[in-house]
Amino acid sequence: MVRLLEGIILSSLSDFIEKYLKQMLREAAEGMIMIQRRELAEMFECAPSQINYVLDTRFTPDRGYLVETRRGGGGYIRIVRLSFRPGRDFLSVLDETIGDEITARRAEGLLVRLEEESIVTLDEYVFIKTVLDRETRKFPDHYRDRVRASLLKAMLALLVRE
Amino acid sequence: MVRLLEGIILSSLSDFIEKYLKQMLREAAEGMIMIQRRELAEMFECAPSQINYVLDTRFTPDRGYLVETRRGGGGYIRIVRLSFRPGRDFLSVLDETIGDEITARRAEGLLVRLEEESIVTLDEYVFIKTVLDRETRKFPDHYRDRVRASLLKAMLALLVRE
DNA sequence: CAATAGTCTGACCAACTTTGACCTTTCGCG
DNA sequence: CGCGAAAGGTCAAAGTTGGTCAGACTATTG
Repeated sequence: MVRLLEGIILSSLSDFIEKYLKQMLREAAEGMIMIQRRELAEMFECAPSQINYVLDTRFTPDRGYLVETRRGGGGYIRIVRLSFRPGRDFLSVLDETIGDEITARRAEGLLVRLEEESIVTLDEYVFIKTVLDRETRKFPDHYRDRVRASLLKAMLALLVRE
Repeated sequence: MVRLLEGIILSSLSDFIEKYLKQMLREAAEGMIMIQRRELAEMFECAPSQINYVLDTRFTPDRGYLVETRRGGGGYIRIVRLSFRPGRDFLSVLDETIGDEITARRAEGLLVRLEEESIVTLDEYVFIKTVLDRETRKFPDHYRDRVRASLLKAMLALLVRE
C-alpha cells in the first residue's frame, strides 16, 4: 500500500483488478462477464498469472462467484455472480452449524429439529436421511463425516433457497 | 477470439459451427438434420476435418446427440437430437448415467444438456456447478470424482422429484 | 525487527482449435 | 467386375489460449 499526497491511497494491483471486474459485473445485465486473461493482463500491465491470483483469492465460490474458463483459440474466463449470495442469513448459520464434518448422530439431530420447525417437510426429512445413508456408505470411515457434511449442506441449500 | 466494438466477443469458429447446427436442429421438425461435410466446410471456409472436430467435441452422446454418416457419392452426415425423459424412471436413468464416479467434464456436459432440455433452470445449473466446485475441492484428487457423483445425484434427485 | 501473510512474476505445463496430408468407403460407369 | 470420382475419416503438428507453482518481493503484525 502506498500513500500519496493527502490521504490518497493506492491499494495493491490485485485490489484494482478486483474492483475493475466487480464494476464490470455490476454493469453486466446477466450478472456475468466474459474476459480474456491475456487481454486483462495487458490492460493492467502485469503477468497473466496475476489474473489467476486475483480470481483464486477474490472470486471464490465461498464469496459467491463461479469462475469457468476455457483454453485454446476462443479461450475465455467467465465470472458469474451468484444470485444466491452467502450472507448472514439462515443458510450461513446452517453452514456454520454443519461445518466441514458432521457425524450421523449430529446430522440426525439437526434434521429432526429442522423438521419440527417445519423448515423441511417430513418427506424431505426422510429423503435426505436416505440419501445421506446411501451415499455416505460408499466412502471409507474417515471420510464419511466430511462427505455427509457436503451432501447435507448441498441439499439443504437447495431446499432453503430464496 | 476477436473483440469487436464494445465488449462483444466472437468465439471460435467451432463455436459458430456448433451454434449454426443447433439452430438448424431447433428448426427441424423431426429433431434431426442431414448435411454434407464438404458443403458446410465451404460455407464456413474451413478445412472439412474441422467439421469432424465440431461433431466429436460438441455433438457427443453425453450431450444428447447421435451422429450417423455415410461416405461416397450421396454421402451425408445426419445429426439426431436424443430426448432425455421418455419414461417415468427418469431418475434411475440419471443415476446410471452418473454412476459412482463422474469427472468434472462429464458433469458439465450432463448439466448443459439438462439445462438445454429445461429439466433444470439456468439458476439451478449455476447453483449446482458452484456447489460441486466448492465441495469437491475439499477432498483429495482421488476422491473428487466420487464425491462429485454423490453430490450431483443428491441434488438432481431433489430437483427432479415430484 | 523478526515472523508471518499477502502479492507478483516467469518458466514450464495442459487444454482447445485449426489445418493439411493421407486413408477408407461408396457409387456410377464402362 | 474394375476403376475412378466423390464423398467422409484419421491423425499429428502447429497455433492459441489459460493453469500451476516455486520463489522473490512487499506489507502487516506481534
